[in-house]
Amino acid sequence: MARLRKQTLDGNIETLILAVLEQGPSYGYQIGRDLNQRAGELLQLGEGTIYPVLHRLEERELIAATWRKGDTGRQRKYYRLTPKGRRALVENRQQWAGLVQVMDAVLQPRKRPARA
Amino acid sequence: MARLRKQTLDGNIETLILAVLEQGPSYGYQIGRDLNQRAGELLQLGEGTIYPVLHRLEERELIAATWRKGDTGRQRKYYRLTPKGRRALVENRQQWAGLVQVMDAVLQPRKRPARA
DNA sequence: CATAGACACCTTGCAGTGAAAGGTCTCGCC
DNA sequence: GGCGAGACCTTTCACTGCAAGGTGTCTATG
Repeated sequence: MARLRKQTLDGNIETLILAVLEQGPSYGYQIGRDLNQRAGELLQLGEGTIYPVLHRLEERELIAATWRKGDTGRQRKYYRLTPKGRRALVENRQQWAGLVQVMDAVLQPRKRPARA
Repeated sequence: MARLRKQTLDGNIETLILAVLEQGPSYGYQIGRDLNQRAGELLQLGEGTIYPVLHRLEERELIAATWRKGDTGRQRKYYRLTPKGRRALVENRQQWAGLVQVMDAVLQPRKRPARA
């Protein structure tokens, strides 16, 4: 399977990142690693994709950041979900469920049900 | 459930339209009706969304058009899938399957499987 | 006949998004 | 000292969905 195209991904990266942060604070570089690993070959997000998304989420106050020193001694910018972010994640999950429903309904047209 | 947002939909409308045309030729206005009906309240595409997509698909030669008179006597622009369009639909279905896989993997983190 | 409304097509402009490309700094190691 | 990896960042670009606004035709109604 080929890599996922931008248009296929569009709008869902935000949800993916929020979902990662749901499991605990993390920082940009690590979030990228996490996602790319969990997605196997399907997803290979670069940093040029991750960071702008993080900044947008921060600006919208769905996540908040704290500078902290990591294990390696280097400074890291740890992000965590805000209450607003949790609510957004709930909403995004619903949106995703809705999209799945619609796509299923159209992509697998099980012998259209004899229009009354 | 609220209506699907643009960002949630992004990139998938093309696939939806191709899938509709897979079941036989149709025209813009009707395609919109079809999709909106099948999606229930989740999707309410306006014509300003449908037509531009059709034009892009036509330009990329995934669909082809023919003017014809419909039942109502009015002129309609009937679109049909081209061979190239069928191949694109196959690809798009795979892309969709991939996205579902990734989203599932991240959204439902079933007690991450004890990293070897 | 005139008007309304559904059918059916179209275009322009905007905001948001993912991604590539390019750049900086620090730490640990050779 | 220099190099690679970790970790951050920005600018620029193409694309997409959609609202808004516009045209014309057919049928039905008053």
